[in-house]
Amino acid sequence: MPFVLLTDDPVRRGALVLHEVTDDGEPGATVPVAAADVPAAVAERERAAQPPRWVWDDTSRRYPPLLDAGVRVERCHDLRLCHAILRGSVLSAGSALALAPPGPWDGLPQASPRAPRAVEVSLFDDPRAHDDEPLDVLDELRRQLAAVAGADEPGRLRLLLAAESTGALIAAEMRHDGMPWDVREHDALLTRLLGERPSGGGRPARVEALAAEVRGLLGQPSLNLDSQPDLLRGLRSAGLDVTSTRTYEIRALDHPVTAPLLEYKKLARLLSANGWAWMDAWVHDGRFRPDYVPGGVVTGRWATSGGGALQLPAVIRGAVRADPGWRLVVADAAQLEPRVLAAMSGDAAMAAAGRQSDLYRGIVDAGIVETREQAKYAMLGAIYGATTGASAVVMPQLTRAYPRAVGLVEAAARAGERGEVVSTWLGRSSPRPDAARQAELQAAAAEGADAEDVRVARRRGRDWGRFTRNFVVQGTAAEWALCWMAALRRRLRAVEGRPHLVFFLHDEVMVHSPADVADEVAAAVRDSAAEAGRLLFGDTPVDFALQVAVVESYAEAK
DNA sequence: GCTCAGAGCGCC
DNA sequence: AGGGCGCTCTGAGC
Repeated sequence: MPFVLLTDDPVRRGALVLHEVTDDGEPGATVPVAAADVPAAVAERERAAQPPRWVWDDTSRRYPPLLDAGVRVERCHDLRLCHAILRGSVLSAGSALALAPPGPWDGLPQASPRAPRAVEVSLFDDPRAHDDEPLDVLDELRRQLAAVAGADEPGRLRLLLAAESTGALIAAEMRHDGMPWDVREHDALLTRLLGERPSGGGRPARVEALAAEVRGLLGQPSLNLDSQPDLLRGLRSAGLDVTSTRTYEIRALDHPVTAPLLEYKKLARLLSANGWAWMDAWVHDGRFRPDYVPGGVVTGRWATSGGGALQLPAVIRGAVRADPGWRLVVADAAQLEPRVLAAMSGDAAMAAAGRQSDLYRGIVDAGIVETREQAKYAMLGAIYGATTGASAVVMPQLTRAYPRAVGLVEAAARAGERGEVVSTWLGRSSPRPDAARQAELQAAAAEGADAEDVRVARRRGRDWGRFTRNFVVQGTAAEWALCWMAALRRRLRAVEGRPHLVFFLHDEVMVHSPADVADEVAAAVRDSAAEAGRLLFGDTPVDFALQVAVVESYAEAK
């Protein structure tokens, strides 16, 4: 599959160049294109029997203008994202790319997001071109191809880079299409919970009434409940024994102020985080368009920047509504991280527990623990590194039943405690501990040092071990999810009526689909999950079970 | 006026 | 509990 590079024209400012490159990185024809003609040129090549893999510096800058022009591409190679993976991966550690000193491709942030409905400027205009040297795209592609070819397991890295790049395409497409959002429903919901939207600057009646009630019960009529220091002082001067204003401390109080204060905190948060101001800022023309940041988390999970799309509180999900005649196909992977752990460790017993749709139930049925709650806490403890409480109590049983799975995360934790790097299934590696932490990790292992210092250092070492323990599972789960979504995107192209992805949340996807093909979409979602399992793990006995719902409102799912 | 960190809480 | 995040608010410091 040939590459076509899309780069800025080094001579003509504002123009671009399409540059054909063979699979081996050998340069071919170079075609200059005026910026306005780029979408047509791209679309023409996409119509070929074998569309190219587009290579560009940054999908978040190159792809939105194409989408605005109605052009979609099948595949790409995002040099910025792939560079970050290859720089860090232990699989490509010996490559020239990894060994080079930091260069212009290191530490590149995603292109700055556009405000929703902002005036369009030319996004082909590279801001860096005006001060720094333009990025050498062909040179970087060849370094990356060489790093993959010379890697220990090139197949894993190839899959990871393809999945990461497709994720970048999907992120841009989801922002372009937007999540269907019913502002009338949202407004009704806010009004019901908070009171009428105030016309001026004030706050809705119900929130103000609760604040007044709390102030009255504390006997402090001018207390500012939104100031944590003030609230803490206010509670203490009313004779309440709290050390913070956290919900769980307030809930434990036996005082009439507890109920209204908890309600106030809940509603005040809803108002500030997802109230009318949020709606005005982020929802336009019936669509919520957050800025997704693929690869924004060290483990490979996505982040968001603005809009808070990954933290949509359950209470406002009723505002996510399909268009008339359309449906939302909402699917989430059931107990994804335990299943991923079973697959990557080759733990057949744990895979067997996951044969049914509820893996935790499977652990109970296998007689390992007595209740589903115990099974869940034990699994979370294994993956997150719990050391105390109910989780730690049932860990020994889990370790006996699933030695390979538990052994894998334990090994990752020990490696982290020694300051070593760990990697996901496809080869995304954990960050190296910084110098200060590295020193601590060494101090923890030192003999004859001051006992207190060693104790502190060991505790910090265990903290890092919990991070690396979780990294391998969370990061591999993120890889599975990317492959799932990429497979789904490809299958959706074959369905009539243009069903399209509108939301992704770590282990959950949402497709906006014409009602008459929603069942077909649901089948595609399931087939894609199975495909993702095969892509990563080959012939694994692990089932990647899904919960799939076809609904009109997000609130109906789950 | 701006930036920054911490607290707190939303999500997985 | 325990891992990973982002957002809003406040208050401190410049």
